[in-house]
Amino acid sequence: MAEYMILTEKKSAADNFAQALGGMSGSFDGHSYQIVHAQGHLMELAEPKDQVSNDLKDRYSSWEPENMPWNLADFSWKKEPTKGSNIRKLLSQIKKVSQSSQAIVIATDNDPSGEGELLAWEIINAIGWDGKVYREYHDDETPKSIVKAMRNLKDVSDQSQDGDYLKANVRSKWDFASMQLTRLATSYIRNAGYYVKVVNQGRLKSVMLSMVYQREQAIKNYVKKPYFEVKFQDDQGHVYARKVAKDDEEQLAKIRHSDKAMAEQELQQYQSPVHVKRLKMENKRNMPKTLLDLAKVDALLSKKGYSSNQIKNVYQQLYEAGYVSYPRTEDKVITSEQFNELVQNSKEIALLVGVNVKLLTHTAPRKELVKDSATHGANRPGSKVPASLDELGKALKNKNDLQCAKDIYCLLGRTALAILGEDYLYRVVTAVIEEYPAFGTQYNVPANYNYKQIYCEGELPKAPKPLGKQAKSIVAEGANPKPSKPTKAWLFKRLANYGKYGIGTGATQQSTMAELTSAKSNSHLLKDTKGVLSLTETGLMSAVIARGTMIASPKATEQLFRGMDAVGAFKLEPQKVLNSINTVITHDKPLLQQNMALVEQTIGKPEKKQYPKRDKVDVTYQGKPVQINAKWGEHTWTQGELTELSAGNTITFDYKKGQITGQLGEREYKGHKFIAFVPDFDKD
DNA sequence: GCAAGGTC
Repeated sequence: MAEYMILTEKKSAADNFAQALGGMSGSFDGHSYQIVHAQGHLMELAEPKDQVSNDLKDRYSSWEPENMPWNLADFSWKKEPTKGSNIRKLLSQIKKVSQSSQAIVIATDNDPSGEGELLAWEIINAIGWDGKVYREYHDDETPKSIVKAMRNLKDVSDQSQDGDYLKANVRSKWDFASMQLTRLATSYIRNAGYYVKVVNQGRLKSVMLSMVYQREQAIKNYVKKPYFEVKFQDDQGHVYARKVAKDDEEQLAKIRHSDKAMAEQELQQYQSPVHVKRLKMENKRNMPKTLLDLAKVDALLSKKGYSSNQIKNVYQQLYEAGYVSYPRTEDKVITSEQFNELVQNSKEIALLVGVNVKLLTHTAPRKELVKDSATHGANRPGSKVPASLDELGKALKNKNDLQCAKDIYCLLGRTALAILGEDYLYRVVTAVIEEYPAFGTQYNVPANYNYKQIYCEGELPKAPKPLGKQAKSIVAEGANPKPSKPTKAWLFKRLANYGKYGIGTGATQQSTMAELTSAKSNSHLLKDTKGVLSLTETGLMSAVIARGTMIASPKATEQLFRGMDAVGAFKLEPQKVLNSINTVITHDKPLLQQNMALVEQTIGKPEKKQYPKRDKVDVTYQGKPVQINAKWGEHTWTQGELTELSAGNTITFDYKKGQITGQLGEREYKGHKFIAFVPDFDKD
């Protein structure tokens, strides 16, 4: 009979605990122990109909609006093992080990949301344990931290007094109850005659869609408002303007003329040419802040055309093989042990990812990047360094993922090594027009790129020309800026920075993005074109029907999380926080119904469109005769092109203002596969 | 079929 059964969140954590304590079982500080591990959540809430009494099953199976809002008092909040091959086996193993233990130690990940406590208690309740339960709080998974945490156990045997569990538990019920909004939106849209799979709504999904929708609308409604402003330009091209805060409408109105003639009139007030006067030249430095979270990795690699799904899967496989660190970390920094490992491996990694080892001179940890506490540490190369980039292929199920794996490794390698580079040094030059000192300019001159030569997002900053001596007055034309297209990077950043809490963790954002952008998913609501997002038709319906709702507002998460904080501190009953979802449903249901008018306005009436039959021509694809459309857009295939395509060759033809290159390939539309001309810009 | 949160 061991004194403790130590329950970790996942296998890798169990391995680290074993390392720290001297084996998967044994004795530590005079306490005997056995280590077991979960695999994330092993339990999840049962389907709504399986949580209510028999007479209510029909009502809670239904997606029809008349059956909502739900009465949450009808729910038993029963949990079931998650679907997965080895879940039940894991549970019974844990149960068996617990039966030969005197107490359970919760050793799951220690993060402020309480998710670790929740998944531990789900298991403890599922195995029917009612003995002693302790919690340990490790800052990271180094032996030192684990040993220290295991010497400071807290008795949490009464789960109703474990604030971290209570808050995470109410979060999970709240989110579960929010699925009513998906049922409502789906039913309203289907009942109106549109064909859709599911019109998803949720406090993360709805916000993501709403943000993309609003940006698409802003681009559509953008009206260019040109203005004309008097500035000076020197003989080297530097422009001197009056400095006004972006939101100071009054001052802006004074210097920006909507009428060009007015600006030209103002121009007459100034003598020209005039003289340039350099005010100062300051030396400045920036230190590397390059470690990435998963969302950022996704956003950066999207530009190369990889899907969120591919990045998620390939990254996971590299992690399981030890080539990269734990993907779903929330850490933005690393510990000194993790830093030392990076320093030790730095030369090998540098050779692999093409970094000059002479740049890796900053081997003293910077206090902003290397801290005492970081469970997994920020994303970086793993402990195992491959002998070559091709070796990464050994970790992959699908060899077609090799280039993606190499790109992930190189990005992680470069961003991690950059923290071993010296600060970027540059000079800030400030100058004004001597005769009119209100007109000024400022620019940076790189002095030493240092860490930026190891990793730099985008292009290295270039040195502008030196200041000129003389400047002439000009009328410069400008305009209100057009909103840029919604990208993954833009969306992730907005989600992370919203309010006090942000919305979703980096890992959840990334996996939700993978779900929403995957054509195979039931929730294919976003299209991803090299990181640029657009709404699919269902995505557009989902965003439009949710206009003005609470679920599509980031405030829903903010309120929920504020409530969770209060629950964790025993200042608020969990029931009160859970009830707030009723307010959301009651508020949003009539809005969803009203917004159907907007859906019809946006999408058009749900009529079955009659597509004109298209002319077909015969070609050969991989030796088999097939038919393709006789036209591609407005281009009709010539006999020569058809011969080339049939031979499996790539062809190029003029189209509108440019050229199109491509060949025959497989395409899929609404589950139906066929052969068609595939332009190179469309290839996966 | 649905959420969001873990995990592989």
